[in-house]
Amino acid sequence: MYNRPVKRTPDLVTLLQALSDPTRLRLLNLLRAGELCVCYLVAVLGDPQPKISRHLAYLRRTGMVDGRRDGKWVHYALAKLQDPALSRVLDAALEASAGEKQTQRDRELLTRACCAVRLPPSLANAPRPHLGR
Amino acid sequence: MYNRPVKRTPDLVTLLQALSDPTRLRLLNLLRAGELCVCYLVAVLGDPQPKISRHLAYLRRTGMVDGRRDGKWVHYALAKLQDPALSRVLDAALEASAGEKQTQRDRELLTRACCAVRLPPSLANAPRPHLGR
DNA sequence: CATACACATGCGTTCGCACGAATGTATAAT
DNA sequence: ATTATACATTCGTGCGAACGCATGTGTATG
Repeated sequence: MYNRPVKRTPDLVTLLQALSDPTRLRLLNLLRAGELCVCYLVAVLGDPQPKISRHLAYLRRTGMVDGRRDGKWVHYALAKLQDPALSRVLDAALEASAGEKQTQRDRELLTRACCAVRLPPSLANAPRPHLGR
Repeated sequence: MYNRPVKRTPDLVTLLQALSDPTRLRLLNLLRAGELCVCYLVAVLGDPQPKISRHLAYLRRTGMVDGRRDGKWVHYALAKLQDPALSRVLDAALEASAGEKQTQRDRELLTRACCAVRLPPSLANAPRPHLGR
């Protein structure tokens, strides 16, 4: 299912295509903070859940994220790219994205969501993410 | 005409979209060698001239290349991106592209075209490029 | 002015992508 | 077993992007 269906590692054009979508950039940047379950991504981006799921599936197919089932929840994390040249492209893109307002607001929202005493219903029972970075 | 029509500097997504096309990646990588006129780009890529021209126009609109008229010929060169973060993305992408076979063949072809004693008719009268790098 | 050359652009088509809406699937709770 | 929750996938649609082909524009040359 969310275990690598076909594509192990992306080529350059595939990687760049994957990166050239605002939603996917936002998702990847949030995942830089550490492993996150879908419900948090949905909550932070504020987009419909199927939209998020489709973009996560896209990123899975290109080998850029890994999914892990944990009971009802599925956690996503950045995958380590094999090719160091592609890794540098990804890092540069995410670093550039980190300078944008939208991205910063997302990070802010995520931090607040994780530390909040009272969570919104959609997150109330979800396992709290361990923000690594 | 080939003087910046609208867009001065690209944003991240625009830059990534511009990069996520094989033809444009090949063009940009050739331009890393220095300023080139369209006829050389057409000769090396082997694609129809309108196709090359439209991709060059695309890159112009996004502020990634500059065009300069010189008699009948038009020379293109990489533009310097204002935002250093975007510059790093571009560099990383072109560096990754430099590792690919297609790119290396292109560079080889360009070098040979520039040093050849007898040039094909399409290049016979064109000003020889000064390969900087 | 006519012609030739280098390059750009308009037009019509095709194709892939992102989306909303609906539906499917897996797990847990009752 | 039924229901709820969390997430995935399918379907149909609209929109933009890339292409081939034809034509237009700008520049030199006769």
